[in-house]
Amino acid sequence: MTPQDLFTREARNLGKSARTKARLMDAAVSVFARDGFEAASVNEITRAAEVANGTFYVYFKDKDEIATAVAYRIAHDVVQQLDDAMVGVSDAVERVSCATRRLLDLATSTPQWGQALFRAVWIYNDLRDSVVSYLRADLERGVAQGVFTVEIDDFLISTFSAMTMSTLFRRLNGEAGPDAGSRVAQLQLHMLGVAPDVAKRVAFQALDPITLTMPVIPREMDRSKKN
Amino acid sequence: MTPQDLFTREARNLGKSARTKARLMDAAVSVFARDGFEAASVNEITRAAEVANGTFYVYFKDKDEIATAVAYRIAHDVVQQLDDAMVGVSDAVERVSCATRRLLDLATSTPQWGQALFRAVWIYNDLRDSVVSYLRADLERGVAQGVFTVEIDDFLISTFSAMTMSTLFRRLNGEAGPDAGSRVAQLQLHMLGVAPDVAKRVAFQALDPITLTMPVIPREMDRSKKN
DNA sequence: GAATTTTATGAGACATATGTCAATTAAGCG
DNA sequence: CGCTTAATTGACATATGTCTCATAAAATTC
Repeated sequence: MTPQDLFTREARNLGKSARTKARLMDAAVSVFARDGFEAASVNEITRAAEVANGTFYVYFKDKDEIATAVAYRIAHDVVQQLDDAMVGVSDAVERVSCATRRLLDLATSTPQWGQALFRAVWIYNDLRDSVVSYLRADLERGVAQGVFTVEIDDFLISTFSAMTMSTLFRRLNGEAGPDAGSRVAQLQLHMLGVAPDVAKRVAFQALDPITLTMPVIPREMDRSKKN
Repeated sequence: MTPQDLFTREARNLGKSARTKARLMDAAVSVFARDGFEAASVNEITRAAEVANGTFYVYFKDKDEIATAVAYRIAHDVVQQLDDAMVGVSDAVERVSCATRRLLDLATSTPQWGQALFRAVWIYNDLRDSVVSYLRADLERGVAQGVFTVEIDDFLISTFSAMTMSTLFRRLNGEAGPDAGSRVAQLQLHMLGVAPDVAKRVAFQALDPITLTMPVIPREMDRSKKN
């Protein structure tokens, strides 16, 4: 188990079947990241998870089912982390900038999850909606505060998200450096009608290095005979 | 042959092998559009082209080869059409807005080609570069004219393109209406630092309904015994 | 520690894709 | 038309993938 196997880590102290399921999900994440969703096969996933082919079908009906399970879990966790990182930020301009930058930091720090998230939002529309759910509120707050001068609707939100997602894509492919988050945030603020000097200041201001601990804490204490 | 089979139309008066190759390319375009590139199979393409499986391998080594051939031809034709539609536009703000809007009109008017173009620019980096080659020049011209206030570099160009491409995607999926081109152009101009009133005026001004004739004119006159 | 329940296995039936090639058909030409 | 060359065909060898199921192994219970 590598440190990136977050599902396995989380299920460490759970029953055997939960652990096997978690192994399969971690394996699926890395195979999807490596081969792409379409090209990935159940065989590859079971190979990576070091279980027999038949074991897969005990836990999932088919590739789609595991993909959905993985995608929703990742999206859920990312939204959670993002929420946590944003408590205490009240200014709309800062919130919008912060959300973009945090999302990119988070997804880049665990590239396989970033990949999975990226692919998932293309495929599952409702999932994309849930990831950007916070966004609409922040944008509307900005309009109310008079700092954003554009109309907030689905088109704007989609375009805004596309900017973030394309940056994530380039970041994961090494086509953009660590300042990509700030740069795209700055452009987004321009787009929303924020004055250039304010946009620059906010997008590039230092961000508390909040510990973005993806690994989830196990549910039970470690008082079994195991380990 | 449907009107969308543009390669076949172009090859109408060419030799038999050119026509068969064209049929395969048109078939590939529609199968890629319907099933996606990964899921598409050579069998499906030959079925759609109404030729035997073996015929495919006379003309192309494998699926990648036909995909590349199709992608480059489409990109080439689209760039050509775009160039033609832009002669006489000299103002940088107008050129940038016009390019986005024309590209969207063009790709939406031939959805299968739009799909193919969309997929192709994700996969083939050099192709994407060629499609946006004109863009850099126009952006730099705008900076020289003092109307764009951002630094022009690869990151900006990628982000700009992502906005156009995501709009194309939504347009092809019916998630955005006919004004999507103008709306995204407006947002792009905001992003570049153009004043809101100017951005709105330019992005929404009427565009000459230039006949964007995708079908290419046949090379020879139709004086063979055929037809 | 024997019985029972849970979990895991991998061989195999079936499906579909790729790429080759000898044989067949169509086209071009004097 | 008959001959030659170009184009097309589809069966086949090979590979890979999906999903099931009877059986084995492991865990749990009593």
